Amino acid sequence: MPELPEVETMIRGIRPHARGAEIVELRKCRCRCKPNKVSPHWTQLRKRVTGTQINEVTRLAKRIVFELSSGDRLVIEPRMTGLLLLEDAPSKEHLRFEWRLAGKGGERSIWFWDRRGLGTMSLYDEDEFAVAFGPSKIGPDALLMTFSEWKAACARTKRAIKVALLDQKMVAGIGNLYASEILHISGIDPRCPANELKPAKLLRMAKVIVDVLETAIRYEGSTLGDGTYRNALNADGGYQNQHRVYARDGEICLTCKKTPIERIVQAQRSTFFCPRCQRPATR
DNA sequence: ATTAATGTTCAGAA
DNA sequence: TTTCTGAACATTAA
Repeated sequence: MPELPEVETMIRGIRPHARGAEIVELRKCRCRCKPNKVSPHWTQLRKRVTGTQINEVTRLAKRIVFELSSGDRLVIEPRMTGLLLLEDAPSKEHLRFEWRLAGKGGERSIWFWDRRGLGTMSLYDEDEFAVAFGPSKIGPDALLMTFSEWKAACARTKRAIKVALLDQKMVAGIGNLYASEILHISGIDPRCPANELKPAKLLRMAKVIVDVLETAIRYEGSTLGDGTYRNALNADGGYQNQHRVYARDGEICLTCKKTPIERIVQAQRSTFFCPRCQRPATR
């Protein structure tokens, strides 16, 4: 599910081993699944990547970026079930790619594991990268967004605030799980039109966004029931134990201790909220 | 045995 | 222009 905290956890785990290392080989693991989407074509991508150094590993919203010594950037999009790992893996059969690296500490591999196979890998030169992820394509990172950017973005749309939160052009990095958590802690009804939220609510929400995501990073992300998400060492995250509404429908709200959490569907995705604690627009 | 649901993104239609 | 729908894929629960 990698959302911002999970991807941040991945790059923190990978970085010390990848930074400064040379990509000796990039190979496809042999698994029976349909191959992940790669661009440009595999042979070309592999050729351009092999022999370069990884200067830095960074996070771009929910994507991982390898900044290469060639100036190219290799962008990995985990989508629903993708993971970067240093060792092990939840299962052998969904290993997709291996980078064999040579660094100061000797040889080491990084693996891309992806059960559903919706993840992608793309290589961009500097110009292509700037175009693909320019401001018209992706909004400010959720951890760096200013309040005025947030206020302006909300004023611009009448979509439900939950749906708007998932729009990566509004704010980049928040996904379905953290959207529900953020709205609960902010005390906002997920169905409320974004442009009807009063400035005080928006300010509160802007603070909660950063607070929830930073806290989740400290816990190394959320590992859900199916155990798909793991950190770089194939261990569980811990933030799932802090969830107040996500996947808790039918259970009593932890905040008011009275009302059961409800599940509704918005934009074909589940939203979880407490109808008592999360009220519409007011104030 | 079907069907619906699962963390994301994007093309194409309304 | 903005917003909505469905598809990409594999697996599990109902």
